[in-house]
Amino acid sequence: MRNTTQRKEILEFLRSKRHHCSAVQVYDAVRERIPNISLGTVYRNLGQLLESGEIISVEAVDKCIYYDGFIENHAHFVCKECKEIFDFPIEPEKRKAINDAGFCVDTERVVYYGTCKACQKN
Amino acid sequence: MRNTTQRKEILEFLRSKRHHCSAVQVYDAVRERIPNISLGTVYRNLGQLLESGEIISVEAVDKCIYYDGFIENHAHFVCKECKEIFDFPIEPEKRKAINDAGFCVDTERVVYYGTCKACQKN
DNA sequence: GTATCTGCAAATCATTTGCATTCTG
DNA sequence: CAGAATGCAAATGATTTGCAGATAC
Repeated sequence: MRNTTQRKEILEFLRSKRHHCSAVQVYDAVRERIPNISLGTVYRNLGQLLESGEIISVEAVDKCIYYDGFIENHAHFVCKECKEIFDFPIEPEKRKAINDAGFCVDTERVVYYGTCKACQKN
Repeated sequence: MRNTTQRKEILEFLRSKRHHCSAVQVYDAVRERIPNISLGTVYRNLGQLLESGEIISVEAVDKCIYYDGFIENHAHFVCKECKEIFDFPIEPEKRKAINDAGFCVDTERVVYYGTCKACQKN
């Protein structure tokens, strides 16, 4: 995997950003520094970064995938109203039961859906 | 929500099936009993059944959504090799921390990715 | 130098939607 | 009957891909 300008910018952006971003949001942000980067390149790099574990993804909240440069194992809470994604810790011991059953877990994703504090007021 | 033949067949199929199915798999199965059902109708009904909570979904395992008629709260384990989806129990107490933080959780999805027993042998 | 990556544009594919018609309550 | 659901076909929109030129190592 080559260390291209495009990949560096994409990774740096995702790591600097507190919130989870769609591919297009990444594209728009990175385009400010590499004006002629293409969306195809963004997708290809997101795919490689996912595979190498440098980023993670939150899948199909609305219709698209959200990418996250914060890769500590954590759960996501998605507000049904505003779609905002909040982070929460998860207990890694949960994997144990599955490993004991003979499966080999290498990643887990936990997503809670509900209503965040702000939206409960409306 | 009207109780149409199409909706009954779709729900019955998902409840009878042990495995999680894509919209097209549901379509193919239901088409054996309602030959001229359309894929649009399948999608519309899956959306309504999801909303009413009669089915649940496992999102974006490859590219599409999988639907599940078994709606007891459970975790999914997805094999990275064969993509098969296995069910596991989850502990509802996990929601407590999030509820304590002022969020209102009404659904949770837990997805583990890894390698199943069969694929570990290859 | 060469394999990998890029930009571009076209293709793919799951899902959604508009509309005229049919069916459920 | 009236509102909701259907079938069909076309539209949408996120993601992928083929290709020729550019770049990292």
